Amino acid sequence: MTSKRLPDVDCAVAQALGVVGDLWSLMVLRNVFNGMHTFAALQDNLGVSSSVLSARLKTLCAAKVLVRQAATGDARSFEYHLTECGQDLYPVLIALMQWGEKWLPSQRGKRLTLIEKRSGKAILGARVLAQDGRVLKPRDVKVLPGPGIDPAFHALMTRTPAK
Amino acid sequence: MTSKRLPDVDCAVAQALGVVGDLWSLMVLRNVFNGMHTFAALQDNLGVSSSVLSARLKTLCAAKVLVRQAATGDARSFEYHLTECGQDLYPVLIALMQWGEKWLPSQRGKRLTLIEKRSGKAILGARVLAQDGRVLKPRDVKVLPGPGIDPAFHALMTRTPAK
DNA sequence: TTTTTCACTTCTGATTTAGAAGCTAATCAA
DNA sequence: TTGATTAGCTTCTAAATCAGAAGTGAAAAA
Repeated sequence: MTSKRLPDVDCAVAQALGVVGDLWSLMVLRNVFNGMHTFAALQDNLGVSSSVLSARLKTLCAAKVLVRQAATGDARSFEYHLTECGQDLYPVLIALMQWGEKWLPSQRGKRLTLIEKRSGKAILGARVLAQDGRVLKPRDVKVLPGPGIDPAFHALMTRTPAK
Repeated sequence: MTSKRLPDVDCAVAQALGVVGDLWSLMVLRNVFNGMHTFAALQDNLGVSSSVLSARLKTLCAAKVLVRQAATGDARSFEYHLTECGQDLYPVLIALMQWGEKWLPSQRGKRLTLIEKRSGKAILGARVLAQDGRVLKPRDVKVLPGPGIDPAFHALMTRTPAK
């Protein structure tokens, strides 16, 4: 299990973090997005111990973020691929990557550039959008409780006077 | 320190995760985005121990994601607010929230709805955009190494034949 | 046939973490 | 002005976690 110390508040962010809110899980996913699909390649690149990598891959497969499939050609070998669910994490990773590139830059310069294959031009990055495609900022957006809201969480959200 | 076991590869994602790649850091940020600014409110809501909350707030302030400022009225009390750097994490949180809502839903129904204040309509969510505003998928985007790329990482990226 | 490779699993010592309790100073309530 | 309460920590200890080494079994290369 990735974490036992999850807050028991039933919150979408907490649930998501229960699966990917772990340093190695996201590093693994980043590399799978970048075309690394085997255990050996991931271990070499990440420098993580095999026990931890094995555990993370198991967790990610159990959460249906990755699928493990036999590699063609070598019967010992397996490949880890993103499911639809895993592919949906793409904005999370891109957002993290761009934030790290902007606020925690390397002294040597830009580490990575994300370009659109078709045009060869740099992409804009991850943004929060309105239905009509406008880019939204934190203060443009309000959070409304839905039917599945945890009552305890809702109480605390509304208790603190918005400042 | 949030973590000593960071992979020493100089990678934007790893650097970012060094700051926010921790369950509690992101939960704290989520709540600060939602208008919780004091130690007590955060602790009540998250159910985290004070030692952990204290350490996380310290880390987040050290990383300039949050600023700690004296609250008006009570000399004991402090308020934690997002810096520009912290506000830039908005797409990360929205992306995580929507992923959790979609793939790890509550049995009771939708927990949260994000609406645009101005129109009152639901927002689309976090997306990866091209310069001209088109929404991009993982396969539309290519990662190019820049001048700051870690040679070890670059070697491993190109070693594995892209599949 | 022997050796190497792949993808693990198990073990152990060392590190890291979380939660309980305690602390100090400011504020409230009488 | 005394006692209780609140805010924000810090310290301590027990528990969880991790890296690294060693080992496993099956497949592939030599």
